[in-house]
Amino acid sequence: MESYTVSQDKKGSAVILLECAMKQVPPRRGRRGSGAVTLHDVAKLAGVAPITASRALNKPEQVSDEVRKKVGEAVARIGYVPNLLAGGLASTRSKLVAAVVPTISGPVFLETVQALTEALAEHGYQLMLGQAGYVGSREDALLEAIIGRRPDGIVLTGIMHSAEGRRRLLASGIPVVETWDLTPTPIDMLVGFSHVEVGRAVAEFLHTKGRRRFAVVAGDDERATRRLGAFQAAALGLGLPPVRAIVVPAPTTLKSGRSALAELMDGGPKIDAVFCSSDLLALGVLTEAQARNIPVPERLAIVGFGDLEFAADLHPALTTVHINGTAIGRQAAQFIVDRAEGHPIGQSVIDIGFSIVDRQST
Amino acid sequence: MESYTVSQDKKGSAVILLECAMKQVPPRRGRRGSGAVTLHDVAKLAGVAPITASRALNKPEQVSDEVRKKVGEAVARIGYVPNLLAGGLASTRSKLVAAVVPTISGPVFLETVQALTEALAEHGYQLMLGQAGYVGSREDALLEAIIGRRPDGIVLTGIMHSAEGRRRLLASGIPVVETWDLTPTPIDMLVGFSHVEVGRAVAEFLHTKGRRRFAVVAGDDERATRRLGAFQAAALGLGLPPVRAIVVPAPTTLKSGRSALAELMDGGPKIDAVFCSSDLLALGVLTEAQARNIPVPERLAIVGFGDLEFAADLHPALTTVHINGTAIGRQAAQFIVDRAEGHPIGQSVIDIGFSIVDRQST
DNA sequence: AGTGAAAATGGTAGCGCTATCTTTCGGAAA
DNA sequence: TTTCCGAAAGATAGCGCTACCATTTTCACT
Repeated sequence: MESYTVSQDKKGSAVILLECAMKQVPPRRGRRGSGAVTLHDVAKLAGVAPITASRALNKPEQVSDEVRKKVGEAVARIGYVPNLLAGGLASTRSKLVAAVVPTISGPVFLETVQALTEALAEHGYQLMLGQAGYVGSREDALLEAIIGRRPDGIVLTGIMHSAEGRRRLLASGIPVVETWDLTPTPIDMLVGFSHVEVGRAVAEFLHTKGRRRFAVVAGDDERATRRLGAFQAAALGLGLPPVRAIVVPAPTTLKSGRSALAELMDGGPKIDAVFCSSDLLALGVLTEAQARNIPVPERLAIVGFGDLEFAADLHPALTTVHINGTAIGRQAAQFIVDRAEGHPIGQSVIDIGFSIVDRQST
Repeated sequence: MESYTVSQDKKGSAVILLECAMKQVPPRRGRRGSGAVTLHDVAKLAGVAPITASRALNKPEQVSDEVRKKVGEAVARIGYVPNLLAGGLASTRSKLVAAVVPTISGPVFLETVQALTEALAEHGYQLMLGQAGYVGSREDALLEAIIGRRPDGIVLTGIMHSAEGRRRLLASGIPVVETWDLTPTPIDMLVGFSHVEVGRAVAEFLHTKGRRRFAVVAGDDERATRRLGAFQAAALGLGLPPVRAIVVPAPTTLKSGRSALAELMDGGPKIDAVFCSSDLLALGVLTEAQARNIPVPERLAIVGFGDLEFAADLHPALTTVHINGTAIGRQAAQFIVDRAEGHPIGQSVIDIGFSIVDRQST
């Protein structure tokens, strides 16, 4: 009796849905369900089994032209949109990828996130964005929210994760791509570059340009600190005087760049070159220099980091470290898609490198 | 043979996970499933029925202290992370919210997206990000991907949607919040401001400041165009000469700001004020002015739009239109959460207003 | 025509969770 | 003591989809 009633319900509701699609009001008396059009409705309308309709949509090469056509028409007719939650649950492939950044407001990673979004979209994946905050406070809750959705991959960008976080990621079995860094012990896959190399290269670059008294303005995040350290060490190695460093809170801003240069000029040893940990900071330094009538590059050379879109068009154009953020994003997407589709991955750690773009500010 | 090998593999991997949890082999002979820890495992360990474990986690006030404690311990012990896909499917509440922006690279909406992410996270919702592109090309595919995930809400930011898109959104029954604009016929809920008012207010503001010969540099997106039109109309209404307009492609950049001012200076009538459709554009205009030794604000007044974080610290500090992007994001989140939780919504259209921040560039 | 393999389709059984209903049980009201 | 009520716990039945296996159809080749 019970099961009879239920099967009646089902039948009834299917009928109602179809009526709705064509003409009449759905009195939906059942309690569960969203009331939306389902694959069953499509199958019924197309006159095939649900599983066949599923195949027609997801593996079109496995069905006949006729079925494909009928199903396509049915879909268009009743406006069917597959429920990806259900599909993900059944197939354990959610077609979702999570990206974690410290904060979306820092423009540095935007290019990467954008490339990631686009590259993933091409393969039918969607990006879910999480902000960890530079302080790593909510990291735990965030990880829970992410892993709970069973994404097909996780892209970590510009964040340092706790040991506990690493463990949870590992335990989840979800493919992970770390980006924007080259760590000695990657969780899984990695595409980045060496911050130590950057620091060193910039020091040598400025030295080659004839500069001798360096300063650094850097955000207090882990990577900037690493660049800073390498820069200082390299300067020392070149026989230069100790490099004065101003550390400002991340995320970096034009404002902190201005006040950093002010601090640098208002006391302490003279300097002739500043390496900034972001282009925004560099713009701040440049602005302050202009406000103080310090000619750039004559009396002060400025090097930024990131090569944001505006860097080339400043006056003077900003010399900066260029990171191909788009390539990072695309490669990260590639890693995850390959892994999800079961393709073999050649190299799981990629050094994308960097370049110093020599413009007018040095 | 093939399938035997596969199921062997799976068995192996499941063994590892559970051994890690306690000790013994779960004979998992089936082929499906992710092999992850499920609510059943928690329930078994805690010695209660699965449904009780579910309640202990989601409606803790409905179970006894004892059960809550046992379940909590079991969760911690085996590292259970709820599968939100399954939960969403069963409850038709996905705890996911989708946000659509033209492109993440335009810094204008970042503040809104950030506020949205944070406000939603506080209520246990996660943000899914989609980029529609300024051209509205992939809008259809994007909508499909979004609706398919049955989010609890959709936030549209800075995009103009096709009639077809509107229809699909409406048909999906998902709560929609449009932002950054005041449209006469909102799809559902809305939090924004009037671009027409902005254009008018800036024209009046510049007029009050004694400026008489205006120009506009604007991106070619719909809203900037609306501000432009209102600005021109208001200038005309004030008895001023026709306003020359340079339209540049969106997303706007410092570079197009520079070349726009160059174009303005290299021919045509003299001007004494420029209204730019973004702060980045304004920075470009300012940069070009400096490169040409045009004193700002003495000979040229510049007004931006957006009040990005750097605007206040430029030299000269930029006069600009401030939009409280954070408030927009928070209000949008509030709308969606209220709707999802079934709370009544008072006002479904909110004008957040704007203000002109009078700084040194005018 | 006969055979087997591949192609096309369908049936069944869940994926992991929660809405709904039912049962159990302690204790306040009668 | 009996009755009743609400709180706590459990049983049942899917949510909408796809993996896996079974069946049917097609067709190249003997």
